[in-house]
Amino acid sequence: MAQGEFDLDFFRDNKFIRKQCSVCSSYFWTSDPEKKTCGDPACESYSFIGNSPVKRKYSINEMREEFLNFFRNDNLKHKILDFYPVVPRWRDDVLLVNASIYAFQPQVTSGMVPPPGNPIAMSQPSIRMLDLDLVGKTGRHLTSFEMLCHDSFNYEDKYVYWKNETIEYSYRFLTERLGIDGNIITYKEKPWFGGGNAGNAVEVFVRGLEVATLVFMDLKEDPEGDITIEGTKYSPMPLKIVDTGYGLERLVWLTTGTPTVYESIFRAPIDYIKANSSVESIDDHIIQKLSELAAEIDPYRESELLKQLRPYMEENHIPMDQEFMEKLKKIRAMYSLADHTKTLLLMFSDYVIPSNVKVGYLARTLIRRSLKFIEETGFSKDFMDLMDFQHEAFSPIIKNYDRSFISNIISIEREKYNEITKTAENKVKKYIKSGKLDLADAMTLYESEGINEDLIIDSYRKITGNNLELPDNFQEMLIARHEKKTAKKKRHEQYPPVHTRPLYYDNTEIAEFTAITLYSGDKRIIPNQTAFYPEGGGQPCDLGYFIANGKRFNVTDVQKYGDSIVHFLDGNIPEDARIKGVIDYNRRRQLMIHHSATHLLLGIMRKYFGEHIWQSGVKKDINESRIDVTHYRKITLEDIRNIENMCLEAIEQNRKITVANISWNPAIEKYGFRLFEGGVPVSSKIRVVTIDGIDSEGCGGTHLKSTGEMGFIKIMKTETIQEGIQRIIFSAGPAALRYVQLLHDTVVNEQEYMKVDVKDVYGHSLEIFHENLENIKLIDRYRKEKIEGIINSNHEMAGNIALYNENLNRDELNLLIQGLFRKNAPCLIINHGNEITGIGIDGYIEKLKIALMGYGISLDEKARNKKLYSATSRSDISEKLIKEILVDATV
RNA sequence: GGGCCGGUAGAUCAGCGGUAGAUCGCCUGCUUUGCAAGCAGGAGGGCUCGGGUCCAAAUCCCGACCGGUCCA
Repeated sequence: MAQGEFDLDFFRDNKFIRKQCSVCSSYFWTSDPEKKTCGDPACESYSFIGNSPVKRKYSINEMREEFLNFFRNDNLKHKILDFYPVVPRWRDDVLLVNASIYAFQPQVTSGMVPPPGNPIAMSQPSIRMLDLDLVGKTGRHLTSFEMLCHDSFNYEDKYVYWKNETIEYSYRFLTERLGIDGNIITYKEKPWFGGGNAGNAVEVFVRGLEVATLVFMDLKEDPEGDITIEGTKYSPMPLKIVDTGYGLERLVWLTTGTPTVYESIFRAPIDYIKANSSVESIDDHIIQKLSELAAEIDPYRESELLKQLRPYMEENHIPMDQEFMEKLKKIRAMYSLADHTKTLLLMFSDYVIPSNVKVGYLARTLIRRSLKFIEETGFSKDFMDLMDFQHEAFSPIIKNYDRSFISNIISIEREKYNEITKTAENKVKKYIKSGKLDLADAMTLYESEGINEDLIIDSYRKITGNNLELPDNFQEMLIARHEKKTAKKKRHEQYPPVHTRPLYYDNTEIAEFTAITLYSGDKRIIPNQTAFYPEGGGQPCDLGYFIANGKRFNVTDVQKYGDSIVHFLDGNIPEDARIKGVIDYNRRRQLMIHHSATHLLLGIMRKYFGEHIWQSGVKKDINESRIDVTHYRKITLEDIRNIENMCLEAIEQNRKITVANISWNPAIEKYGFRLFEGGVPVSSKIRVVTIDGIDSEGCGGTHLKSTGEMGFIKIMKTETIQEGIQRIIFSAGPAALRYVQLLHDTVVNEQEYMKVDVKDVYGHSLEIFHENLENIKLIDRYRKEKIEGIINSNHEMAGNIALYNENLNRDELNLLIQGLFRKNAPCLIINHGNEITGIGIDGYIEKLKIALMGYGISLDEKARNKKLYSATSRSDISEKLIKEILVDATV
């Protein structure tokens, strides 16, 4: 980093000097002339535990208010924003909000949409699952935290504030508001990059604890750029963003000086768990020592931590025996339980549904771990009791506490988890060979059956009575097992930057229009305007034709590229041609019906099932359409009926369907993030489609004017496409009628054929089905009896070879062969006079063939192995002849 | 989105090319009887579905469907 990047007035005025850390060689700024290290715990360890530099202790809520009030005040004039959800529905590149800046990516950071205020400050709940297994162990790791931020957006024509002011604000907050001595605050320089952006940054340390990172983002990833950081090229961006992040929990911890961050922020939940479990305390000094050691060991290693703890324990004459390790394990489990349940509350507030994919998987991981920690701590209350308690402690950041939703989810998840625990032993047993369990098999158990390390070890001990050791890096080995997957690249077609005016929005009833071709390529054109709807938002494109020079060209596909709408044809039309377009309006009409019906169905299902219903995919078509929604149970026939009825009610009410173009910030304020259910628009305005009183969504599709035009909605089928996601296949309008007519025809045909009442068709066909099964069984039994009879009756012998001359069908012949197999005596069957099957007569076959050849009979071999010989001939073979030959051969 | 595992009796599973099995549960009888139980007998499956290979498929191959699980 260049020397001058942080050569700021603020540092000069406050007598800060730039130094180089004696341990890590990083540059840092301090006002303490004696200071030698940068403040990073890896360089100087914590010195705030039991020794807080802040006069009073803050709670989470107090600290949040202190920070926001500071930036709200008259001088600083930051707009205080409400926090964003932890599930980022406004973007599809990440699963969870990881930092406050996620709220503004990519729409604001790219410059397309103005920020909701400038400058702004807020406290953003964030979830980081990356260091999940360190939670509870290091004393500082959390899966969720609040990131306090004060951000400014500097445009080319509008300067707000940059480095000098940012650092000054941070300094003033820490010294004026928290009363921290300016001499113990250090600013460490550090380049920053992430999410396609980069810039300079400083990390703020107080007594070995990193309390904030101040990022000055002014670069964007650009293959043509001439600034290179860590091998990636960047170029300056016109929008320069101050992105700060203060760890709320870290600040609180700094003021309390507790042995770990957990006591400081989960005080009440921890007391509650302690009071209702078998967790016993360990001396605070030991916990403090562990936190300090863990801060220095980077990256964290459990064995190293315990090794470094040993001298301290010996000094204080405390045995590090099994009893101590058990106690420590329980305390760590308690910390983790407090952490995980809070994170789950945040997820459930946004209606995350546990599943085996995406964010649902992260939720499931937290639930399973929580259940494990409940066992380990011997926590005696119900899961929901703890959730209630946590909700009380964190109510300011929990928008929705849908207790029945959460309780349903937890009981479903607990059942699955118990199932695994119950069957684990059996599963492990399967893989144990001569008392040993291979490492590879242990991995398979983990990956395929979901049996965790502890459970594998426990089960192994129960089965064999021996101890099993799994390597420390078991998890790493699992990861190494998988090959890196190759990223697929999306190819973009290049077209000249011409603009096509869409006519389908102004008036959805336009079926004919005239236009001029602005561009002409290989069987494709871009006109100046069009009524053809291009594929998008799950709605297929319109079809139809163009007339140019009196000739007709059929439209095969319509796609949107930027502002150009490309029409693919079955012929070539030159540029600058006057053309007439005609769309297949019946098709369009049905697509519009299905599109509006999709919105209606979604709104109704949300009313029926609850707020956890989110759209996760749609596809419209002519005969049927489908919508995928997040739901944790199978949809029953009763659900279907109720939903259909509710839809019909809304259709009969003939509710208005309206479209409005609204700017981002007001739109989000008014409708929330539900707007993005169908995807995130790439434009500065959002086209909001509203079914009055039912549903509002951002949508680029063509819609009906009111619900009455749908006629009715019929759900045809529902299926689980993956855990937590249900697919509903339905039709509406004429397509729905066609479907019902098809069902009607089918049942009526069946009814006429069976000569029963329509309502008895099902029962009757079931009866027939069972009758048929009985008959099959009966025939089978007779067949067996018949074959038994043949086997047990007298038959010709050729030497030691038994001869059978029969007229059997395939099934019977097979039964005979199988029966004779069991007798294990050589035999030969002649079937229908020309098919011979021999069992155990391998040695005589060559002789048999040659002898038959002498009589002008050639064999067509079908199967031949040690056990069985099968062949057919064109002419009849008499039993007598076979017998003669075989007697000859066996002599 | 990718990988792995699985679908056989009401439940848990075995069988992994040659007539569908065990245990628990259920039914009947006996013995015993405070309960748990013991003994004898019995009912209950066409092996998720569809193709293919084979003389022969629950078993091998392919494909659907359903479930489980791990990782992005």
